[in-house]
Amino acid sequence: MQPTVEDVARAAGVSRQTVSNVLNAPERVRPETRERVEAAIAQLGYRPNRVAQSLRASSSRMIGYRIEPVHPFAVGSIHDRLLHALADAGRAEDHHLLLYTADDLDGEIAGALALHRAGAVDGFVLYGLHAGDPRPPALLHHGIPFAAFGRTGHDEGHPWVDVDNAAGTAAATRHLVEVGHRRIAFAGYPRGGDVGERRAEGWRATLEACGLPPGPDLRGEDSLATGARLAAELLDDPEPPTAVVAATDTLAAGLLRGARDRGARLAVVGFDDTPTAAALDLSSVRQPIEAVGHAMVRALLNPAPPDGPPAASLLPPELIVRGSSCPP
Amino acid sequence: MQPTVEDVARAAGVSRQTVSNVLNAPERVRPETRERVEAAIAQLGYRPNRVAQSLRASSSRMIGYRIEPVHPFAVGSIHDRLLHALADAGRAEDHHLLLYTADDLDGEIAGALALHRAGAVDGFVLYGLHAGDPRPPALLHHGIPFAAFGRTGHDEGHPWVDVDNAAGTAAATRHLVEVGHRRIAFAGYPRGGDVGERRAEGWRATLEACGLPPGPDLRGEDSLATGARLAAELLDDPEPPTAVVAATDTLAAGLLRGARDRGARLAVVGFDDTPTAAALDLSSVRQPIEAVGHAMVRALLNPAPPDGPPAASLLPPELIVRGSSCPP
DNA sequence: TTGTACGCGTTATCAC
DNA sequence: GTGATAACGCGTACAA
Repeated sequence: MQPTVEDVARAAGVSRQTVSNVLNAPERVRPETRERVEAAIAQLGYRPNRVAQSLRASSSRMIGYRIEPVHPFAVGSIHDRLLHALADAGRAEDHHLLLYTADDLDGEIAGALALHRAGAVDGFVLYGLHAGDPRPPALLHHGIPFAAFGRTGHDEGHPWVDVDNAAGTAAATRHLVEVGHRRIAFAGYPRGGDVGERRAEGWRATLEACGLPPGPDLRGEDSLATGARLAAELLDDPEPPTAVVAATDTLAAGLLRGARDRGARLAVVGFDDTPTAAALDLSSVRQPIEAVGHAMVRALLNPAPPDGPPAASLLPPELIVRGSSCPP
Repeated sequence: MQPTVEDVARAAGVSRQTVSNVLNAPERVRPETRERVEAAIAQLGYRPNRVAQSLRASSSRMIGYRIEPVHPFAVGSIHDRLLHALADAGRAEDHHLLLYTADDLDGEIAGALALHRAGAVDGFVLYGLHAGDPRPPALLHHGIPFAAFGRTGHDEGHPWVDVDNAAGTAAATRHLVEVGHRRIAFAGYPRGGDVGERRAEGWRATLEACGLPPGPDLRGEDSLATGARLAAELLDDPEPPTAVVAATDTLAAGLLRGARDRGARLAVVGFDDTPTAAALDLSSVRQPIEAVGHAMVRALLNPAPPDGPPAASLLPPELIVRGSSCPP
């Protein structure tokens, strides 16, 4: 059994509450008494019981997070980076991450509701928001605090953090133009997803701003095979592009492979700067995931005043230049 | 504020304890009373407060886990699979995963001690045990329950789960022999690590059992670049091997690339069956990580009787055959 | 400055 | 079968 305040009090020859005061209001205790108590604490290895503290404060100091199953085709993911960043961000404010699983978004909502009702968590961090996402309205309706990564398009009611996707592909496109490319294509997700469209938009707008005609705008599912197929498609053109901006590192890796299979040169820039990008010497747009995690935890634990708007930040990504984006 | 037992009791016109009995010992309550209480519970959306339950039971129903920073060079990892498996395994026994961070193994031990002293977790799951690992003796010394993935060589005192690494490379080697290869090399971690040596041992023993001479046994750090370099080294041989057993998918991917760069054919089998393997059509040895996670949680939550040995299981991996291990 | 009393929400024990 | 009482460990208003 762990020692309690009572044990410490007995060992130090003071009352239970004096020990509590030493911990929570040290200035109220005479220095010599404090030292005696602190010695007893150290000697017994006493730590306040978090569960009792939680019950007393009706705050669990836990942040809930649903962990998704691993996506079997994505060659690299930022998910593990985010998880570490969240756990690390909580440390400074003495909060911990509580993981739970669910089969889908409705299960995630049901699980969040149950955990919150049971007092197991103070709030949640939501990953991968998208247009039409059912989670924000559901949690808002039940009055459950949360912070989100991504946006739905109706994000006024809760704190959120997002990365400026368009700025990322814009930087990639600008970089390719600067090293001399003039025909620059785009390879992305199927049309409709908001993240994908924003990445396409950054590419398109930058070409326009540079006075260059947009190259082909190809789409497909996020896999290596698709990337390779798109590369073949691009190179079949009588006047093929010399560079491609890809919406993910997975597609970018596929494009590199497709081009190499044809013995052709093709400059490629990926997105997410996964370990795969580093391994393949692939230039890539890096999301500031550590900052995202810290910003979400901060927004969740230090909510805005009731009359002000919730915290919201749009963070800039950073282009990591490697060998795959060389001049034509 | 969430409803409490008291609220339910008032709504159902019974005492607080009758409500508790309905939840924890239903057979003691007259059916009609029970129904009335259950209706009140449903109507109020009552859920027992986990924190109060924890305090009462002195069990937090939490499992602690230290999440490591992402290794920047490994192209695929089984870590995210394990995390999901652990969270999922806890669900069945109404336990949740509590994540924390630490800078190194000593920090992990200190954090575990603090969390356990504070009553925040009931026990821990340890990842990546190796010979000389300081964590098992430290936790045993403090009487902190834990289950481990991997072995140190002195594993009698605590529950552990491991994957039979030698059986994995043995299956890979046997498969390559069966499809017709006779000169089969090995590419692995630098000598010394126990996991790496077991994987090498499975390869060596199988060749011996088949009456074949062992091919070159090459080692290097776990990166794509190393794999490519080792491929070049192998193919420089006047009588080069036609196949390689690799200790990781990352090395295997590098070997494939190295061979392709030389325009040579080289059959390769990797280890871990990461998404990278699927993407590259790479045969690979798959660890049963989901089973590992479930076995660890089971062992942790249902400890062996004090007089019996702790639970221990050595799980078999499975060879996933794809295109990279075709006949010579 | 120190000690006393109470409540956070739950459940086990024990009378009735 | 049901209801009062106590206890888990802590923090805090209040009194001394």
